[in-house]
Amino acid sequence: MDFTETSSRQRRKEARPAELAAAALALFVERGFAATRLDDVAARAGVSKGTLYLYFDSKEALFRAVIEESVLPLIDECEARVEALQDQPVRLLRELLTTWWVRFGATPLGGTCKLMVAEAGNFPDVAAYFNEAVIGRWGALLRRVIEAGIVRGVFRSGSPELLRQMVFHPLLMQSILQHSMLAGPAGRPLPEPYFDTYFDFILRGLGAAVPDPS
Amino acid sequence: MDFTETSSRQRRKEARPAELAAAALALFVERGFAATRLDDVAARAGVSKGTLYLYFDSKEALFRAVIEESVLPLIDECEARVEALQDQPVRLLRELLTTWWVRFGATPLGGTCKLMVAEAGNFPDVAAYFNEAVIGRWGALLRRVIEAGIVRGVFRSGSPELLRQMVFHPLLMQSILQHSMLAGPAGRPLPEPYFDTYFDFILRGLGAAVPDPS
Amino acid sequence: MDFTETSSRQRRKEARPAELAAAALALFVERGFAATRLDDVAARAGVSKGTLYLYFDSKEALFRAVIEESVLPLIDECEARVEALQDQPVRLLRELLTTWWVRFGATPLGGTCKLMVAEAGNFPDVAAYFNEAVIGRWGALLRRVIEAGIVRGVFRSGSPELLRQMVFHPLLMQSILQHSMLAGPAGRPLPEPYFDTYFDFILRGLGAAVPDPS
Amino acid sequence: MDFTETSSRQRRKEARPAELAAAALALFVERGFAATRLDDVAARAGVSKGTLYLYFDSKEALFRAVIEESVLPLIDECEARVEALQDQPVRLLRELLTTWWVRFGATPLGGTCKLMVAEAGNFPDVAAYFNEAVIGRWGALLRRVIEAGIVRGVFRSGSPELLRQMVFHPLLMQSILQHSMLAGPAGRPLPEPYFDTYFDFILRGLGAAVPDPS
DNA sequence: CATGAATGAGAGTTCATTCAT
DNA sequence: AATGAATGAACTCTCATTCAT
Repeated sequence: MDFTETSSRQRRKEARPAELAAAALALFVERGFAATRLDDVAARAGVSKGTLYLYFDSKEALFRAVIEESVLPLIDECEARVEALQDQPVRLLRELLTTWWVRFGATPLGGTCKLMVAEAGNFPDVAAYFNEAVIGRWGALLRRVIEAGIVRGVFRSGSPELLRQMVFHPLLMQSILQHSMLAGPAGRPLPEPYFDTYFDFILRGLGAAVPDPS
Repeated sequence: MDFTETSSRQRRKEARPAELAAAALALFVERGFAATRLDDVAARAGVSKGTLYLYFDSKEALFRAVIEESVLPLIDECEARVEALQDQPVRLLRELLTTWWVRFGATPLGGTCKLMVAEAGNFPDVAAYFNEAVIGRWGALLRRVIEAGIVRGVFRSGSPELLRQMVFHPLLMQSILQHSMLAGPAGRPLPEPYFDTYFDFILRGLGAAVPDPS
Repeated sequence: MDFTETSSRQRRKEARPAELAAAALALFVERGFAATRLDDVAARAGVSKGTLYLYFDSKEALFRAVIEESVLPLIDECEARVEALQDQPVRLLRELLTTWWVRFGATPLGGTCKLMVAEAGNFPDVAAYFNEAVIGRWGALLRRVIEAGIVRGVFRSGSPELLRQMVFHPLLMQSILQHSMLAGPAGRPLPEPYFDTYFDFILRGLGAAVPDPS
Repeated sequence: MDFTETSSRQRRKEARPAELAAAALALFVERGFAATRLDDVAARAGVSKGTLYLYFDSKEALFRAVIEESVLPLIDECEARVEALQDQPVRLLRELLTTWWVRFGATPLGGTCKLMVAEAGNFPDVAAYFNEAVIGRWGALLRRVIEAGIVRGVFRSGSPELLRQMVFHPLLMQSILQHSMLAGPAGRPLPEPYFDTYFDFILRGLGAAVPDPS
């Protein structure tokens, strides 16, 4: 008998917290923390309300878990790419921003940004954590790329932090809007030429030579 | 005898709705709709809870009033400026965006943007109204300026709607952040050179000739 | 100058309590004591809410006044008739019951019966008063008539109190129903032959010789 | 193993709605709908306030349930008796009215009549339902008996509907009074010879030959 | 582990009552 | 005398949390 095998029940059991957190994320993003009922979270996850308390001590703990789970996955990978491509800032920037959008901003996980914006006032410590772990590391990454570009003379000079905001905030705003005002049943897709215009705009804004689109 | 005289009580009564809405706005922005207790709104406005119901039918009506009151003030004025300065797109753009920030984005009223982003899911009809009355008119204004710039050859060509987002979203994101994660007791001020960098960035992004800062 | 003349204002002032009580009666009967708002009473009487408190100390005082005012008017008159017609029990009974219906049971004042039935549990002392002053005196009157009839051999013998109930309760029930389930906008009128059937029934019930209707 | 066994919890759960409705009925009858607090209903039923909402959506729903539950039990049985005894109208009438009193009018359930009289103005649709389901069917039953008696020549001729009122209203009025003005801690019992006098009275009123009580 | 009936503190709302005008 | 804006206690209803099963 192989004791490393996991029964379907066990697999289920291990996956539970993530399933519950996913259900909670969707509802927290849609309605906000206070307006989300644990009944609905449980229903969406297909369990009873009491089950939630087997995995999370309280509604607030569930909220923290939702935020924390959204944090890790992407950044290590991106940091590796930055190491590898440090001499091609334009390419690197495109790649990072595209990756962020495709793998985070446009996914349910991207909803955490809207959620944290909305709940920062009620959970200052969670917001601080989010700021550090997500915004901070990710922002540092972008700043490094921009700095590298400046050093290499590819981008114009300027405050890397401010330039980072100019570069990133249109995309972040877009993600937030897609999870609030523009939220459709299936998540409205971005208009086709969005990324063309976006990269063209920020590269111009950074003073980079813009490749002729022809 | 002066028949226009108003008793202090009357003066108070006329000012009440605005006072209440201001108190509500502050708390809605800080905590969100559901997490704000009417007790606290009343306390902040210095009245009893029952008084709220003399002026607003329900918590939801108060929310609507808060949003609706934030809508009007600025736009007519801005539209007039657009008429007057149509031949100077760069100056017009700087003026509009500066005005928006100083008179709206950086004020408590600017909190409505964060608030609507957070509550759009719970109040789709209010969000639709806000979209039309605020985002829509203001967005149309910016688009017109950008189009005028393109027509005049001052700005590069492109989708006016997408360019409007590129231009406006950094500032909007900044306003939202100042009302959430960056909210300090007195509203953290923007770092000094923010606007220099911002205008430089977006004008480059629009392909405008950027005046040498030296 | 004639100091006995009363200004229209004064006349109004003296009539006020009765006007207010009439408005209150109508609403108390329609909705019950607890479900009637003083706002509505005031509105129906055409005065402001505060004015009510110039004439009545509290909602409960208003309720008591409403009941008390309905008590007096009729009974003295009826008692006089009983004295005068003591030797004609059948005629007297018809007259009393008809008078009660026309001057009380079918009028707004008759609503007090329904009202007291509904509120007896909440105002035991008022109910006791009503019982004594209205039901009691009126009941005694009817009992005397019935007793007189028995003594004269016109009615069969039996408990005068129980016979009084048999005689009076169909009419009382009718009045109560007209002020509740059967209450129409204009007060549904009794079906035409009601009184024919009614008197025929109770006189038979009392063992009186019923005149041939032909 | 007996799969039909029910845990004590389950048994409780199934009985709950009826327990709650019984508690509510008692208080509604005693105080009226508006003056009854759900706290008190819950306390009387030995549960917490929130529990009420597990079984009834609102106070109004509880009211409706109370009325609806009082409707069914008796009438089917009575209808069967009417079929069986159609040729003995006098005996049938006595039986029906006695049954109504013993099994309904004198029990807590009989309080619904007083309750509906009191609340008809506030719940016209419930009143309409009550009228149809209770008053209507029961009234039709009595009318049929009276008609049968008239056809057989046992009762004098006349409008069955009006005669039904004459016959039934003294008893109904008695029930209502026992649940309001005459309500004692244990429900005052009727005076001993009430039913003798009552049947004697209505049978005479109907023109039936009254058996010599001697 | 999982359930869901039960809880009770807390929020929105109403309305009798007060009092400055 | 009359008003009606303001109050705050009390009510209905909600929902995070608990715990017997």
